[in-house]
Amino acid sequence: MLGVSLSCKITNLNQNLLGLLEKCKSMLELKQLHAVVISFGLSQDDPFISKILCFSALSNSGNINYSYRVFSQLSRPTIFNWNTIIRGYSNSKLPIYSLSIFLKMLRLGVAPDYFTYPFIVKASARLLNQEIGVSVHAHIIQTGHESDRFIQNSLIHMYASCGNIMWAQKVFDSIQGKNLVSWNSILDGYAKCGEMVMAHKVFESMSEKDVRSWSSLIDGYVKAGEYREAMSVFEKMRAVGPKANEVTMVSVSCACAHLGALEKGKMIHKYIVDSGLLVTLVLQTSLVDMYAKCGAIEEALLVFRGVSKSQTDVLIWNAMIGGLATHGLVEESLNLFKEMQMVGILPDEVTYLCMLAACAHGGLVKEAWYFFESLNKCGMTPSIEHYACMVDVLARADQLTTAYQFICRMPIEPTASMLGALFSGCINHRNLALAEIVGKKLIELEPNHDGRYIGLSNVYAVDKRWDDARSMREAMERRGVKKSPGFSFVEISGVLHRFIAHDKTHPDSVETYCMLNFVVRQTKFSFYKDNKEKSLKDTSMGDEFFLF
DNA sequence: ATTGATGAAC
Repeated sequence: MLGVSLSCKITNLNQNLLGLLEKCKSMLELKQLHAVVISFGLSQDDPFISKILCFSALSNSGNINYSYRVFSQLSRPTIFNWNTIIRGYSNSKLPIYSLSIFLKMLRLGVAPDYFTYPFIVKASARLLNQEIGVSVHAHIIQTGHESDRFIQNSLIHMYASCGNIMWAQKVFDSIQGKNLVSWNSILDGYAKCGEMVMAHKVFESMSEKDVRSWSSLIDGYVKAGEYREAMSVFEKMRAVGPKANEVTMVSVSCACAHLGALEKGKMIHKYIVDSGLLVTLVLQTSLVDMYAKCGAIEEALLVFRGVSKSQTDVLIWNAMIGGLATHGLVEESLNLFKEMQMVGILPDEVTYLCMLAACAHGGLVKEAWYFFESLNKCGMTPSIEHYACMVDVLARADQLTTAYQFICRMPIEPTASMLGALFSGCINHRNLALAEIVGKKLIELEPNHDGRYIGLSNVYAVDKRWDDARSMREAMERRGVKKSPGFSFVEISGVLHRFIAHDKTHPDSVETYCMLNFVVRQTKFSFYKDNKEKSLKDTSMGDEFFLF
């Protein structure tokens, strides 16, 4: 009698535990349930452990390392358990672990099944390591799994991710009975590799298209820098395609950001809200960036402040901090950096780059050194961009010799853009001797860059070295370097207007120049007021620029 | 239980 009721209770307990595990939301809850499982002395190989493994390996709020610790306690893990852990790591930050666990599995003589392979192919894709991918592919052929459509589709993605679109196409061609995923994978592959003509061709030849097909095409155009094309595909999608999702909108808002199309961007934002799309952190980040790049820093802040702090990550902070920095809102940018650390988000290399950019705008040399050293202290290696930013800070602050020495002491070769920053510094601060050294080096580095010749020629002109000035322009002509016009874009009421320097073809050209002259005069006026120690003659050098 | 997509700086 007692035995019956006990076993009855245990059955109930089992049922309840399973139910609770199904509903589990966080690692905290999971650990509590795990503790119950252990304290009741339930068998290791029971269904609870599998559930615990699944949640901690696969859930968004899971913890793959916890999962692995549980897994490693199992005396006889099932193929399902192996697959769970391999799948978990393939989605993690360390997909290489999928492969080491896979190898361990092989060593122990456990045979992988057709569920295992898509996960390890995905892991190789995420590692962007074709060599590993090829070995995995070879193993798939050896074990006779090469006609599995799931595996083939993941192989297309793997080869395309590694930049080998030819092999991706080969796998695609070999598939008997291609499905939508196969088509989307090859389409996305071409888009990823920047082959938009092919991507478009694939897209057109598809009999069935879903939101991913459209999104891949749009994103491909965005990644290829063809933002207008991306926008027009999106318009077409709205007219004749499926409903866009949050992934589509990330690409579309990115296109708006690069076009500086604020009105369109606002419409996109409205569309997102109106259509009740899931507003993910990724989407919020791209909206912050879009508003910042379109000059609407207040709107960017509004989106940013709408995200609850506990939901944020380093990317959205970087987008906001970087946006403030490029708007010259240096103080705000520094404050946000402090706030970010108070919230407990660790800055990364990009954060420091944003901070250095802020310092460059604010002329904050001391702070820049502080950030540059923090970067090293936190165990990060400064990249070429960090060095370039530092040079920019020093050059703008008239610490030209320090900047020059900084470049000489760098452990890496200076880039042309870095020397370019120093060069502009030399010109702006009238260090003509250093300008000449740097300018010559720049022409050596980039013999086809028109601006370098013109810049150096202008330097000589200021120094009244007319012969040298002329010889620069002659050298430029001799080498067939063409002066390429720079474009400016202005968006008014959703219409994009393009301008070239000295352009008089626009219908509102007269009014535009009128306004421009007014702005230039105002700027100069306030500049002279701030720089009384500098002579008017000196600062008028800007006028001589680009008259060439 | 499986495959295909998205965000930050230059």
